Amino acid sequence: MKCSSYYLFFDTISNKTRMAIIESLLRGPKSVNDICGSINEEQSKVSHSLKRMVECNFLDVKREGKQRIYRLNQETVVPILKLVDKHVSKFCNKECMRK
Amino acid sequence: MKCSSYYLFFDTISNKTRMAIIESLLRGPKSVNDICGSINEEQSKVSHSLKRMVECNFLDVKREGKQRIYRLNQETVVPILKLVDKHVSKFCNKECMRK
DNA sequence: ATAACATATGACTTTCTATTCATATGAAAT
DNA sequence: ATTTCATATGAATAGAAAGTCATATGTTAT
Repeated sequence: MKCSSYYLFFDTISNKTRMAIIESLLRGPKSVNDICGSINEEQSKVSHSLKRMVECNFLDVKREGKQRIYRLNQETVVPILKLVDKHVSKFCNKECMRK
Repeated sequence: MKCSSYYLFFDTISNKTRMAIIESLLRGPKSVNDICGSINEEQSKVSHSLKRMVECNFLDVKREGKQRIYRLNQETVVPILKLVDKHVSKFCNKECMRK
């Protein structure tokens, strides 16, 4: 394993806004505005985040009229989240959850 | 899945120094000085990173004389890295690797 | 008790990164 | 062609996190 190449992956996912977007998209594909509504964040902020997540192939986009529909990469992102979930629930206590 | 709680996990792992430490510890437990040598970083920098990684249970420590031996949490961290490896090799091209 | 070695820690500074804001692009409707 | 709606983007700023340095703590040896 050449971990150095994982850096960008983790760097992209380690952000509250982007994590909220992932959480929202776990419930299904959404347009930018729908994401904004569901996580209560401003449009340009969300767009900047989305761009970065697409670059890393966390998400893909399709155009639909004026809208762009973003969808989670189910194949790899979801299984990784499940493992992290396991780690967090098994090893992380309250202090670990600060911030 | 409550992704919001994953934030600290990813935030801790998304750092070049800490990733280098993980990479080094994949090859077996090491003392602080050994880690410093293997990744060519300064001691206090490494210690600060180690502290944070222990808080998240990425690592554990045992004392051995004057030294402290750090060891990777094999149970969850290693499988996660493997999945990320899969994602990176399948979905991430060169541009994705910038920085 | 003191010295030497290994590691940890606090405070300051610097470096990054996210957010914000203003504006651009692009598609559909009139 | 112009307006409206949806989204993207560039540049500037603000904020956070990392690195640095000086020093503290703790362990072993003498």
